[in-house]
Amino acid sequence: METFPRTQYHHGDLRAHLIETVRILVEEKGADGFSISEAARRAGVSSAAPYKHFSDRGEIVRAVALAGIDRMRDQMDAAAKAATGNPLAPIMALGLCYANFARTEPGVFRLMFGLTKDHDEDPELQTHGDACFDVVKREVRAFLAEGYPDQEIERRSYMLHMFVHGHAFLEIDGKHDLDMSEEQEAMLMADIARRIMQD
Amino acid sequence: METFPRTQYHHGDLRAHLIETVRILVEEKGADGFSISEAARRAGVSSAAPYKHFSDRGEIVRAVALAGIDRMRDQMDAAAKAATGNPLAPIMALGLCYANFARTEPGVFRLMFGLTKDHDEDPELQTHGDACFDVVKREVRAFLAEGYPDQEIERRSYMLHMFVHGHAFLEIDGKHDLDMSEEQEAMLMADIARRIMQD
DNA sequence: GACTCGAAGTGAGTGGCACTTACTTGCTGT
DNA sequence: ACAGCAAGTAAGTGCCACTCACTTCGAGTC
Repeated sequence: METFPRTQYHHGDLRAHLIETVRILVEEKGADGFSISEAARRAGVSSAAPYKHFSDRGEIVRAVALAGIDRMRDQMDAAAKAATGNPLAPIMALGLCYANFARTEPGVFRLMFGLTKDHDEDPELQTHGDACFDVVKREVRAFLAEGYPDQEIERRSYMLHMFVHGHAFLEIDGKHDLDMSEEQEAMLMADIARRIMQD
Repeated sequence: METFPRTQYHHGDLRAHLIETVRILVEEKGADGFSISEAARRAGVSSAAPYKHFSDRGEIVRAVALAGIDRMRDQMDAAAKAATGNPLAPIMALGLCYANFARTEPGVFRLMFGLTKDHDEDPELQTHGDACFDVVKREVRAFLAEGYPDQEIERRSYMLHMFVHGHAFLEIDGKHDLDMSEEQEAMLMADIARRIMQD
């Protein structure tokens, strides 16, 4: 990954390079404060070059968001599988994982949700997002006793998602002053997981 | 509120007119798809006129967000006071109110949270937001038996906020396909309220 | 190994935007 | 009547997204 002006006329893999550059820019300047021009400048190409690989700005942003979704899914999958001990541990781990992703990559996290209008028009974003949610459903199913209908799995999973999604956004937006320690957050997660999964 | 080109040189109340025009534009074009220039055009003034009333674009956006927060607080206050019957009714009403606001004013709702970076720098947004949350805490305190410490009131209120905030955003972002009817949503709210408030 | 053809660059535009500056208008208080 | 100031204007700056006509160069063919 070169940041200095390249010597060759052709870049090699400008597409991937741009996605990574935009990802960094989004974290540096905020989800609504970066420009494609600057990304091109950093990649050492002209401001017209990106449009050989993407139809417009939105397509680049969606590519960055998509990569973020995949990254989060991998982290969630790993966290859930690594969590042991308490039967609720995998579910708690998923929640902490979600919140941690939002904290470490707030710019990309914001891109993944909202901000851009044409998200629902991209079927790939939808399917990869669903793959994320599938991890949650898998762990919910594993926790609940046999005999719970799919609809109830879905409902509990959605409750968990609502909760942790709100938590993540309220946190990165600084909308609550109660600054929690890691243990306090873990306890909160545990409390919520218990309340949602019991019965 | 005139939308046609005015005849007088001086507008009268351009500041308020711009806030309202931007509010409409935000709903029409999305939170990141409107421009101050267009708002000025609609108000029938030059594109430099807004800067006689606001220092920059962000200040206009914050004014629109602030008005939204106040509007939501009023609705929440009214909804909580109107809810009777079930002791959990006011809390459920608050949740439905929050979700309804997000649905009817998704653009402004998005402005109220995230999107703009310099939100935490505006103390007024913070205090008015806190006033909103105070309504929640008031109802939580009214529900819980005597003797709960303030910290626990805060904790339960925050749980409710997390949940309903996530719900609102996931809904307006179209991130879940389970399209609920009004009754289903009310039942979900009731279930969550019960799970969070019990014990 | 020369040739050609297309993918991936360039540079120079276009129009829109946020915001500034110097100037003008007309309401308000004395 | 008039001075002064709040609130407007027109013109201009620099950045942006995006386009177009052109150039470069590497890969496949003969």
